[in-house]
Amino acid sequence: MNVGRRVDYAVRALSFLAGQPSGAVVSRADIEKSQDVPSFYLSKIMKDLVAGGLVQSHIGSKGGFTLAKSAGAISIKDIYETVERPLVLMECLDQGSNYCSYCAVCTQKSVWEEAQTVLANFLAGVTIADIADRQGMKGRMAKPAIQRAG
Amino acid sequence: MNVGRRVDYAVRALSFLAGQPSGAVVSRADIEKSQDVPSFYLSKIMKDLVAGGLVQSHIGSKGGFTLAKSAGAISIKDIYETVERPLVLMECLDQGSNYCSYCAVCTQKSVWEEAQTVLANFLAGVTIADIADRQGMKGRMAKPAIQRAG
DNA sequence: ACATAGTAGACCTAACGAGTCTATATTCAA
DNA sequence: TTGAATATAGACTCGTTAGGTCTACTATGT
Repeated sequence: MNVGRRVDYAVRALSFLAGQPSGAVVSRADIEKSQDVPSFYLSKIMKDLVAGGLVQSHIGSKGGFTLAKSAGAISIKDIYETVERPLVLMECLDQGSNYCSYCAVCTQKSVWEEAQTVLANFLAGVTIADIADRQGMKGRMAKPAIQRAG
Repeated sequence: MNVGRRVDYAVRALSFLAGQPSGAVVSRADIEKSQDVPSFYLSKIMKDLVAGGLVQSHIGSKGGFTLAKSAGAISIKDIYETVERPLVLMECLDQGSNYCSYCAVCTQKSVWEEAQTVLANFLAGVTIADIADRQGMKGRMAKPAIQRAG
């Protein structure tokens, strides 16, 4: 029931990318340094992010990463599911009778189903843009209105 | 971000106890059998439930367990926190700078905080009574009209 | 050509979840 | 008083996962 470092790091990386000038390519190592992520660890996470279509990679010298879509189109739920797993609160919601033979008559299943929906809806409503905006504000001592390619 | 078997088993056990005639004492083995919980596994869970004040134990021959409070006063959140851990979505919400040195200026912290609140509120609003009622209804092939505390 | 990236994957370790079992203390009832 | 039945406490195993580290390989800009 808790969110691990992978998601934390992914959110940081994405927010950092969102805060770059439009078109700027940032390397793995730069993100790691600026966001205090252990060396090399981001390589696996970025791979997932690329595979999930949230980030675009640029191989080769002067390569690195950019966002593959606008920050406002990347929700926390997207990120979680991309770098971790589908947002499922209890396995039975995914695996049904494979997980528990009483699935058909289970009386708590719907509780978890609803809880999951509530959580997923919330997380789907928060985007990297929301987080990056706040980051910008804190960073520059609150100059509002950050523009970004969208 | 998912809920393990302990919570599942605890909910089953509690619902089962809630469905007993008032005052009936049920043994660990009986609960395990009726609820399809692996032998002996419940002993540790019930211990937590007793320690948490959700269940009352009766040692000795003809001993067993009864609910320590009314089913309507036992929420899913209570159960989760009793048999697993405090409901915390991200460690930084609990450990602050111990977990992440950027805690003070973190821009995603509040997102998890809100998500956690949303989830906790929902889970605090569902009780064993809600689940046991439905169980009874299913058992008795009864009427639609599911009630839930909201 | 070559330095500089990402890509893919191996590898390690500690912790955790799930499950099993046993020794002990306690209590009921014959 | 004795013995069976019960919770309690904790040891123990085993497989999986999270978190982290590193290296060989491939692609590419200059």
